[in-house]
Amino acid sequence: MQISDRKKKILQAVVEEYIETAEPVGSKTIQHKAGLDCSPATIRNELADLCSSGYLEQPHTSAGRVPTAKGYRLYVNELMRQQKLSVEETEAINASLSAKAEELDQLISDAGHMASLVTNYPAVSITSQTPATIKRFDLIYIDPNTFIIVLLLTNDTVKNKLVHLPFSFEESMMTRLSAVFNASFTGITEDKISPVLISSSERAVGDTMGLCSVIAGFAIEILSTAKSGGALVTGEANLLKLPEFKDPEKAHRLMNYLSDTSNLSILPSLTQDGDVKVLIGPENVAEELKDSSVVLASYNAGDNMKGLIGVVGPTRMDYSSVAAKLSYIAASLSKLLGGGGSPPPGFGKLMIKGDDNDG
Amino acid sequence: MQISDRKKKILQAVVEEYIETAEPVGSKTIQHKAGLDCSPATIRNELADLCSSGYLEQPHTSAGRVPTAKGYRLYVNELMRQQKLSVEETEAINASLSAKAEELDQLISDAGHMASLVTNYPAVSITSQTPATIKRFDLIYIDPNTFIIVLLLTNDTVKNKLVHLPFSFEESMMTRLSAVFNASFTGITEDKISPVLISSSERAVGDTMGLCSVIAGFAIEILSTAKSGGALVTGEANLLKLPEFKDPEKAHRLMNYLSDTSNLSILPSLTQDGDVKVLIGPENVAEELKDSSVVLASYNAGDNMKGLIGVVGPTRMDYSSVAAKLSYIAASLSKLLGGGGSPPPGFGKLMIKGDDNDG
DNA sequence: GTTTAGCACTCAGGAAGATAGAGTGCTAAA
DNA sequence: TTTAGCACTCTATCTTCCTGAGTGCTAAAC
Repeated sequence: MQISDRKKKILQAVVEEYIETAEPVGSKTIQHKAGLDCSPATIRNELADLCSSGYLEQPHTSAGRVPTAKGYRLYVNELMRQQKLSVEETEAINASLSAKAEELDQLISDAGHMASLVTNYPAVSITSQTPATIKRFDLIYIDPNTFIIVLLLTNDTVKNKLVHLPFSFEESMMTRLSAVFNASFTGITEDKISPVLISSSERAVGDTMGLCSVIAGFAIEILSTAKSGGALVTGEANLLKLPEFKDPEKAHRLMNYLSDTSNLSILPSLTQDGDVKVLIGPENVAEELKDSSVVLASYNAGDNMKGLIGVVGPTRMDYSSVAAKLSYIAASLSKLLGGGGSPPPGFGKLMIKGDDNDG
Repeated sequence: MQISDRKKKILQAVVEEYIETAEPVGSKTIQHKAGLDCSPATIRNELADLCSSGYLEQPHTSAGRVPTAKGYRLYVNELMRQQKLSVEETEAINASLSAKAEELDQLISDAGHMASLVTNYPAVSITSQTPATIKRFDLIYIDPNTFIIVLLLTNDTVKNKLVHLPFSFEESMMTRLSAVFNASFTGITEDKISPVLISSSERAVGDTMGLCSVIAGFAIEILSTAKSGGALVTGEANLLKLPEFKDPEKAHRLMNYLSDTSNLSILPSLTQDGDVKVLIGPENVAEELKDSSVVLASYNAGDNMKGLIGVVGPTRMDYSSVAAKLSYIAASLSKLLGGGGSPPPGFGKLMIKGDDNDG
């Protein structure tokens, strides 16, 4: 079905006005907003058409019009103006993101914060790693009861653990353990680490104290947790400012859904690198999101790692502005994380991909 | 001022009934609840007294009574029955906490989740570390362009970073760097790491490529971030179920306050190890918490590290149950983290204090 | 002196009705 | 095809009324 230009203009006016005011839009308002030189009566005729073709709807007879999901979709696909960020906005984002560029976890969480801050919607920040294996084992002997395990993974992240044992061992044991683990435990997936493999290693190094078990246990733990990425939600409080969530019941349902991060794990499958994806109302699979919209932007977080930032809000969302902002943040992240740009200059920041943690 | 036993009984009945129903409590209800063998009229006389001495108040003439902060305080200090957790509750907490005992960050965040889950209030989880210094440097040479920095801190946490440089260096350089850093950079605080110290190290090892700067930069970063602990808020959505937050405006104010974790950094100063602390309404310093209550429990997270879990809710909070639950969780954490108990048995879990991170 | 029954009084909250106003759809003329 | 005119619809708001829970006070009973 074809839609006349005038209808599109009208639809656009309805969407933009509704986004701003959250009130059904009447014919007179549209006339002003769209700057059309025809009377409200004419616009009413067009509105009736747009209603019957499903782009708009009326909360009740004799109310103004409200966009449907189909209406928003058309708007997003064809009518939405590409929005430019203001200099202040880009500068704020840049400053906030690059300040902490040394710490990846921090950076990703900051990106979520930032997304929520600039859009005024709850934001999600998700990372998903493709399965990694261990590239290298190092064992650092500290004292007769203590050593540190350092694992270098194929995705260039480093994991460590301090192990303190109630019995003592010799430094030479570390060297032997290193050799065996580097020989037998590198390049394999979690399920390949079997009790058989562990006991054969124990025999190989003469370990009667369970050192191999400790190290292997840590390896299993790392491999199993590394494959599931983390998700983070910030700024839920923003929902409560919106008129569509003045019913606490409704707000509660959505916030509850968002607070269970396992619900969010499907999102990464929906985006393609570099793209901004918009899911409007019923386009969402989850029942809890059927009358909300989600805007997602993915970024490249370096080797084998994909990141996603997104915001959740009512279908009446300022798609244009939100998309622009997320897109910018995602691009900045890709750049900062070396996924396609030059790293930021500065002291101690040269292509560094390590990590920090608290034990 | 002395309060008769009967008045105390009545106050207790009012508090407990109000906690349950969130409705002002009338004299008849109290008669039943407290099982007093006197008439409602008598109780009304007592209520009037309790009102004038400030333990109760009336939303309006001819409504029932509601406890004031002073009333809650008396209740918490003297009248509250020590509540025992059910076996299911303790088991649920134990299971959830020990399952992930290997990862400290995870454990702390789980504890927050758990606190929110069992109490149905938003929970905060805060850790504050007392300043640590670096105990030991290790540098692991990976290839001519790559090495890993491993720092062991005095509080027995381990930090690491993979550094990939655009120029190559020899393995022997690592050994020299290790020696210098272990000699000059251990045991000192962040502000002692001066450009002068760095350049003298560069001269000592013959570093013309800025390797010393990279390592020193990482050390500074670690020392400066390690001293500020992390805070985490979970379960904010729970607020919306409560009748006192049916006004979204009110809920928004509190959630906004909580979402800024820097607001929470004063909390640790309020508790003593092992104690459960209750702050009722206006006893809170922050304006935003003046009509909410906070219950805090601290735990010992091992060397030089103090942890705090707490929940935030309306003054009408089930103090007894919340205090019992938090206390139990805090005790479990202290135990798990080796701050005064035996570590849990099991594969790979022997007094381990390391950490894992994603870079 | 304390307790209690009786009673008039108060006040929040909900139901019912009245009103206003925004916006519509339709018809008939331009 | 557009537009002016007009009757109509429906929500939101305001007012009024009513109900019932709960009080405070008084005077009698214990």
